[in-house]
Amino acid sequence: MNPNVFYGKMGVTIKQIAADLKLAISTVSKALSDSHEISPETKARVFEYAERMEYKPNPYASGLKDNRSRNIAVVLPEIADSFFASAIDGIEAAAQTKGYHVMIYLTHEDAQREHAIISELRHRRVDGVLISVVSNSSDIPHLQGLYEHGVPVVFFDRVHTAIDTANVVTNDFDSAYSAASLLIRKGCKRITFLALRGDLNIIKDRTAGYLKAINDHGIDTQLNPVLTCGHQEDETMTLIRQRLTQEDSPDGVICSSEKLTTQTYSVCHRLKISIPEDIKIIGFSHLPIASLLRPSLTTVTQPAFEMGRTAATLLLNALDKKRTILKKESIVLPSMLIERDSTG
Amino acid sequence: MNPNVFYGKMGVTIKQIAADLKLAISTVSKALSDSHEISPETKARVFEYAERMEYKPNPYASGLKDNRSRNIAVVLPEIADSFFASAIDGIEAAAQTKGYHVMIYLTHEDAQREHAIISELRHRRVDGVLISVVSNSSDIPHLQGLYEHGVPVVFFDRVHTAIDTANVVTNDFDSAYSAASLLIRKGCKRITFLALRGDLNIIKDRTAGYLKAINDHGIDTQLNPVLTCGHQEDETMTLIRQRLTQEDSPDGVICSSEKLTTQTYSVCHRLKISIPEDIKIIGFSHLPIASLLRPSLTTVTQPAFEMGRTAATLLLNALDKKRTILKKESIVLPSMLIERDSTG
DNA sequence: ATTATTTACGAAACCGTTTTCGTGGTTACT
DNA sequence: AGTAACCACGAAAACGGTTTCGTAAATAAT
Repeated sequence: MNPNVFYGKMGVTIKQIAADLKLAISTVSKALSDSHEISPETKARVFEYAERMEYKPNPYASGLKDNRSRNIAVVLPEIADSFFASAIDGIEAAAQTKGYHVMIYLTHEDAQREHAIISELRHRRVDGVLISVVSNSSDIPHLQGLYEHGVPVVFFDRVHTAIDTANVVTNDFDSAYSAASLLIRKGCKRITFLALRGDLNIIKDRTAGYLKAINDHGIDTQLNPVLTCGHQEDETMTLIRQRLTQEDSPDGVICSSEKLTTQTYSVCHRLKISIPEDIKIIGFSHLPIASLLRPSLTTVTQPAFEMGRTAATLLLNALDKKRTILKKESIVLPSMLIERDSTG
Repeated sequence: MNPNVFYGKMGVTIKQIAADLKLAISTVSKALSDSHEISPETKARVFEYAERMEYKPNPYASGLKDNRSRNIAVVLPEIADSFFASAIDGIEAAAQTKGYHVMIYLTHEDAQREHAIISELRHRRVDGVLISVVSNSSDIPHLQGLYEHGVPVVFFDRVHTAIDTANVVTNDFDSAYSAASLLIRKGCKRITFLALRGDLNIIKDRTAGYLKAINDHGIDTQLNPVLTCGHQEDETMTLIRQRLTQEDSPDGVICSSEKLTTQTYSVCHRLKISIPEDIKIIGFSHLPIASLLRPSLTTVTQPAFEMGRTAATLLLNALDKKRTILKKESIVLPSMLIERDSTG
C-alpha cells in the first residue's frame, strides 16, 4: 500500500527489526526470548522497538522448528446437541488456559466424513485430537494410523476401546440401570429402551445396564424390549410412533440420546399421549431446559463440561511433555439421574 | 513400535522422498504438483512412492510461503446457545467444502476476554475472523487493527457497524415489531421488553422495533417499558421475578435473547404464573425444542445456520481471491415469527 | 604475562515447503 | 553447421522463525 505510512502493515518480521536496528536476526530472536547472552541494553532496544512495531512472532513459523502448532482438533458428530456444545465449552476453557487453540470438525454421524477428517488431520495441522466417534468400528485403521504417526488421540464419551489411549466417559451402564430401576419402581410394566443403530460403546453399555435392571427385577424381557433407531429424523419418528401406537404399547421409555428424547416427546405431543400418565419417559440428555419441557423431563445428565475439560487436560498435559502416546486409562465421571415430572 | 514396519513414522517429508529417490527436493515438489517440467516417468516414480509413504505436505510449511494457514477463527460469546451452535454448524459446513478449518474462541460475554482473543489473532494464526461481538463499543481499536493488518473480519448477528466490512444479520427491528404487534393483537396491555445490558446493535434494534410497535398502536409507553438485564444468571432471575410480582405486573413479555427466554420461563414455572393465561411470552430464540416447552413457546427464530454459512462464504470467497478488505455490506436474512401456545 | 573463561553478538544451519533461476543435453529450425 | 528452442532436472533462495556454533573483545584465573 502506501510505503511510508507505517512499518506495521501485514506484521513486522524479526528480519525487519534486525535490519532496522542493524542487528543480526539471531540477536533479535534471542533478545526477544530474553536470552542471557544478550546485553540488557540491546534487549531494551529490541523490546522497545518490537513493542512499537507491534511485533508478534508468526506461530506457524516457530512451529516449524519444534513441529507443533498448538492447535488441537475436536471431532464430533454434531454441535446442535447440548452435550457436545457443553463439552466444547469445557475443552475450550482448558485450551485457553494452556495457550492452545481449538479446531472444530463435524462428522454429522457420517462415517465417511469422519474418515475424511481423520485423514486430513494426518497432515500435522494439529498437535492432538479429541474425538467422539461416529461408530465403534468405523475407522480403526485411520485413528490407529493417526495415533501411531505421532498425533495423540483422546476419546471422550463415544470412545473407541480398540485403541490404547486415554479416554473420558461417564457411567453409562450404571445410569441406565438406575433409570430402568426408577421406571420399574414407578410401576412401569412395558418399558421400551430406544437404542441408536451402530455399535457405539455408550449405547451398548446403556443397553446392557437397562437389560440388567430388567433381569434383576425378574421382569419379562419380552415385554421390555430394545428398539433400535437410526439417525434419520423422519424415519426414527415413524418408528417411535409405530411403537407408541402398537398393541401393548409401552408405559415407559428410556431414550438413550438427546435427539431420541426430543423426538419421543414430539411424538407424544402429536399423538396426545400424556406423560407421565400414559407413559413415563427418561432421557439421556444434557438439556439445560429439561425442567421447562411439557412435562419437565427426568434426565440422566452427563457432566459434559467436565468431560470435555478433563479430556482436553489429559491431551494438553501430554502435549506439553511432548508425550505422543498416552497411557491407556478410562476416566469415569458420573452422570446424575434427575427426577422430574415425566416419571410422575 | 515395530521399527522395521514402515518408514511413515511422524510423517514423511519431501526431503526424505528426494533422498530415497535420489532426486532433488525441488524435483519432487514439482512432480507432486504435476508440473510440466517433470517427465512422466519421474512423476510416476514420485507419485507412487509418495503414495506408499503416505506423504502429506505439512500445511504450515506451505503456508509460510504464501502466508496463509487456511484456518479461520470464529469468535462468539458462548456455545451453549442454540443460535450460536447452529451458526457454527453453518460455518463449518462452508469451511469444509472450501478446504478451510474452523477455530473456536469463546468470549463468555467478557469484553476483556474478547480483547485478549482478538489480540492473539493478530499473530497470523488465522486467515480471517468471523465474530459476534460482546459489546458494540468494546474493542474497536483491536478489531480495526486486526482488519487493517490484513486479517479480514466478517461480523454475524452481533455486528460492529463502526468497522467497514461485510456483515450478516437478521431483521431484528422488524421481528421485534411483529412480536410486539402480535402481543398487542392478543390483547396485552402491559408488555415488558427484556433487553440485554450493553450496547449491542441487535438489542438496540430489537428494542427500537418494539417501541415503534407500541407507539404505532397508540399504547401507553409508561405501561409498556423496557427492562434491561445483565448477563449474570441469578441477578437476572431476581430482576425478572421482581418484575413479574410487582404491582401491575406485565401480561406480556418479549425476551430479546435465548437465555432471557428460558430464564423467564423458569421464573413463571417457579411462581406458578400460568402462560398464556396470566402472561404471554415471545422469545428471540433458535431453540429447536421450543414446541416441547410448557407451554410451547412462540419464538422469533433466526436463520442461524444460514447466517453462519453466509458469513463464512463471504469471508472464504474473499480469502480465495486474496482480498483482505471486504466491501461494506449488510446481508439481511429474515427471522420467522412462529406462533405457539405461549401467546395463546 | 599467559591462559582460561565469560560476554555479546553474528553467521549459518535448520524446520518443510515453493519458486526462481541455472544448466547440460536434445531436438528443431534456417 | 549454427543457433534457437525446448526438456528434465538441480541449486539455491525464500517464507519467519529458533538454535547451534563460532569468535572477537573483555575479564578472570594462574
